[in-house]
Amino acid sequence: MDEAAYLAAYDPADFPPVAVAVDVVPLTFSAGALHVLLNRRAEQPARGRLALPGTFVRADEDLDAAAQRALRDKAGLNAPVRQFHAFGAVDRDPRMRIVSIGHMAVVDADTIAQATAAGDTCELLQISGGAVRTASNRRAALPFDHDAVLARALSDLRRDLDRDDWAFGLLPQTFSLRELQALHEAIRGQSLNKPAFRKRLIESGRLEATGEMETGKGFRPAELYRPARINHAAE
Amino acid sequence: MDEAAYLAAYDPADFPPVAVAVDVVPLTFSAGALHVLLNRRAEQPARGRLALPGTFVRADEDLDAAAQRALRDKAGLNAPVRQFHAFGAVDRDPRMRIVSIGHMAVVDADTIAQATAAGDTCELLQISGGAVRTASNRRAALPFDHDAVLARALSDLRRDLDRDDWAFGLLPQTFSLRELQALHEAIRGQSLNKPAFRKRLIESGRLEATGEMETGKGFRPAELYRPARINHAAE
DNA sequence: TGAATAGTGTCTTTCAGACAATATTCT
DNA sequence: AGAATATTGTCTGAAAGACACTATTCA
Repeated sequence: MDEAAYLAAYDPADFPPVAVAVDVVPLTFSAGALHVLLNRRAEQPARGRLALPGTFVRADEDLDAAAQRALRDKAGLNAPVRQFHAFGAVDRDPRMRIVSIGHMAVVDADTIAQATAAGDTCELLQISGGAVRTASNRRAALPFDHDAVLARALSDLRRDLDRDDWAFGLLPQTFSLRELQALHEAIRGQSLNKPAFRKRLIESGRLEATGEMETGKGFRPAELYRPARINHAAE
Repeated sequence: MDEAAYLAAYDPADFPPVAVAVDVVPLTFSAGALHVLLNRRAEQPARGRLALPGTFVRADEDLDAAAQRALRDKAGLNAPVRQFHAFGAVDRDPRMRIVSIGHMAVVDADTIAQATAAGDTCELLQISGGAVRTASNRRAALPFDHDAVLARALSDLRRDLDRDDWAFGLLPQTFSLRELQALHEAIRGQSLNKPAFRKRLIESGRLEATGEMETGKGFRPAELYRPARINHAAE
């Protein structure tokens, strides 16, 4: 049997009973801390609990597209997404075997504030010490394996912090070096040296000065920067 | 409907028609270069061509277990595996929609030589310049999206080279610093400074001197090292 | 003027690269 | 002895941390 004949006779019903989903970790940075946007589940299982937005992957849809659709449908948000890990433990979902491809989404605080204001099914929770905190700073547990998914997202975000420009998405389009340093400190969980941080980031070529200044603060305004347009990966 | 009732009524036949597979990139290091073990496909599609070993994931099997089973069944090899990326483009397989979770496997050269000698369905091909080379050093193209899978495996291997001990698996249980340096140079694609490399690796605490010496070479024997048993991640 | 932060200069420490000198084994 | 590589020492330059000093804005 040649390949064409084989494919004509191939029956997709023979595929194994494993479903594919995506879960999205929508992150943002505000008030000096990372935050994650959680969705209150409308359906069983875990109905009424806060969880990461997710959805099943459609047959004609790429993984990233499914993640963006989940984000749009459950949080009314359009944001760039990036896959970081696949979660496939046999018992991770009570319904059936579901392999979920974990995606991160990065959003600036203003955009995410609009999304949370628009509907009441989403809540923005602070992340502290690698775990989600409620308003009273109590550790909140997520359903399914979503605590592990979030932890892995944060770990991979930290790993790639100095390797690419992905984390810039957590800030507004322009930002001061103080804000950028606060972001790096929140992600890495340690304070950084100011002159060294400034020199390193500016000389990395990943930033571009806008010439504009901060405004409205009660002290000397800082210059605003944006991610450099040029891709330095080609060097 | 409460959660228990919902789960009782849940019909797994409703899951979307997307299949889950694993593809394995079995890597080793010999003769100063990385090599990948490829499997000559016994079935359609791409029958007779060399491809990465892979298999569908069973409903009661974790992702890593599926990758190890593929390696065992198609290459007669037991080796540690590590997931690195999920590949899910809609048209990546001509049969149907298949999302494949890419896994790396690391094997030392002696073990992999036994596996290739045992059967004739596998071939060990050299990797050079990020692509597979035949014996005559010509660039060989792999079926499906396996060229992209391999490229991503190499890229992630390089990224994690100084972050964890995973790449030690590409060497025998004990090895000289010269062999380790050659491995790092092959993975990074650039030559390294010898004294700096030695100092950095020894002082990293990731290595343990065995006190044993190399033998059988026509020159001064080097001390043999092994990966340190202690996990330094807890510091 | 004072508070608060921006931005910079300098000193020190750490670490990698360059280069070379000495040590050890086998033929 | 000679070949080949192991191992170590020293010098140099680059980068980061510590600390402090000057600059700028608003109240």
